[in-house]
Amino acid sequence: MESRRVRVRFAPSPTGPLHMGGVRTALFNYLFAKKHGGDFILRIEDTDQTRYVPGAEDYIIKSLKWCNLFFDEGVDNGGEYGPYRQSDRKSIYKQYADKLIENGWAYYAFDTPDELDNIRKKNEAEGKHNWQYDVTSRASMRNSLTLTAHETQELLSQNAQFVIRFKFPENENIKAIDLIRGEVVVNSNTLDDKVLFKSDGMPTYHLANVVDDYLMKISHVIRGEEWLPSMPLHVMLYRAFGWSDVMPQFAHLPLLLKPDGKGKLSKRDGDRLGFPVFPLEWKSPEGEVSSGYRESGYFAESFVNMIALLGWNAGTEQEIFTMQELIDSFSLERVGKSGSKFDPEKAKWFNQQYLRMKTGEELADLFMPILKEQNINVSIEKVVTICNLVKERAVFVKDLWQHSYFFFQKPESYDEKVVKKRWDANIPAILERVSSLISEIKDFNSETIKHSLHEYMEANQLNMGQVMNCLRLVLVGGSLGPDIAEIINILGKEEVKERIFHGIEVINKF
RNA sequence: GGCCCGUUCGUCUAGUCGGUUAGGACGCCAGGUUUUCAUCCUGGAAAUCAGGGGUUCGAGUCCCCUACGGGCUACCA
Repeated sequence: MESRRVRVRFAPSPTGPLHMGGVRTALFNYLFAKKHGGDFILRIEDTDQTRYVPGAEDYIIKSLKWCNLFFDEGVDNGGEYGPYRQSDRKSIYKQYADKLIENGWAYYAFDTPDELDNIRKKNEAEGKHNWQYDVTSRASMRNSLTLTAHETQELLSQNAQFVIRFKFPENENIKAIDLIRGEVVVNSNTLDDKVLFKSDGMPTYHLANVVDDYLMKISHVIRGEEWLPSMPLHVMLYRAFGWSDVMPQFAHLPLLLKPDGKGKLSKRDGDRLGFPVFPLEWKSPEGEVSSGYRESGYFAESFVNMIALLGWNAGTEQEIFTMQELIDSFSLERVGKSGSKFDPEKAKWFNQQYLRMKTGEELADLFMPILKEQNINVSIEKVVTICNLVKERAVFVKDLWQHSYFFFQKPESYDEKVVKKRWDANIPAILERVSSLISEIKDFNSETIKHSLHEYMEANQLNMGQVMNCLRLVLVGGSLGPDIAEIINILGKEEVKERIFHGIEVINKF
């Protein structure tokens, strides 16, 4: 069994954008496949044609690519087990449903949705909230179990609407192994006879999923915990088909929960709480826009790293992982059992760590477009220097601006609090002297500038705190920014001189 | 309601074979460095391991019960 090639699939349904919980499921599948040298497959589960959302499939593919999750086989790159879209596989499912009818594991049911609805309503009115089409109730329904063979054939030949339901055996404890939780036992009497094949000619998820996993030689099914209740059905389907010996192993991942309150994370939570739930921005066909991690300024590596640690950890204190490190250290054994609330603050911290690891060159490339937008013309070399100087202060690339704008534009105002605290009648003369001192420096760099400044202050026994802050004030407009000598070095002699004199002029009028 | 799963600092979690001052991270608070801001460093508060019973010399770790939370309960996935 263990010698079987590892083949896992991510099988989303294109009913809307994929949210971060779905991305995490895809990620864990990918990590597991790569860890074991296996295949990662994308299968689109679009058996419900009424829920099809245009653009969703494309969105899913783009999102996973952004996350650097690449498929070995799938709907967009093919493979020898295709097609990989269930609507394109429509013709193969009916024969499998028929096979189950033949061997007694399934039956035709002719009850209409309306009839079933009425029965449920009637039961509910009597306070019975648990009516289901199951081992007891099926005896009183209209199906091939209660009708004669002749009547059934008659109905079928008249093209009567029907579904095919799974026939659970009576009172059997169905055992199924979940790789994360261990053995789960459910009695068949509590399960309902799930529809396997719908009256519209399409299989339901349950049938399609099992048939496709079998046909595609899937070795492990790694999916969200919301599927745990249907694991017994799936296990029984493998048995009914006679495929138990090649049944995949199951692992149900704990859910991602809302950061506040309760319940699983949903599409609506993001913009309600001010953080993205989607990898990429999504525009619904109706025009509704939901924000994405990418557009919010998150690096793909940071996003992936963060979601990897939601429900899984390496058992070490390492928190920053490259994709390769995730692959190397991943194991289902180390996936937790309980749901995780997502913390937007920690997400920011991850991004900050990744931003810091970028080189000045990488950041400058990302920052340049933002500068262009502001109509700022500056050499890439200079931007590289500036990025290196301020990158520790930013969480997102876009933050670079608020930490460096003064390199690109003269102060438009001066912080009054600083003026009040530091400025006095002696300052203008001192700053003018500083200005000429700076213009006299021969070997102009931050070290010589710093040296020159200190020498002057000490020689004249000036109040460092006061003078330095005033110098900073006229250069950047307030009490902010990196080392003053670095600022002077980047601005250059001329610009420094201009800013000093302009500052003195304006502040003297205060 | 029924079935299933879960429960360690506010949050993510370590603790997987019973013996730990229950560790780390985010966030928070304080001090320090930085003449500024941010960073950084140091320190701190923060979990009676959901509660109660067992088993045991000894339980966060094993068993049972309860509570709470979550998922599922469609001709949706």
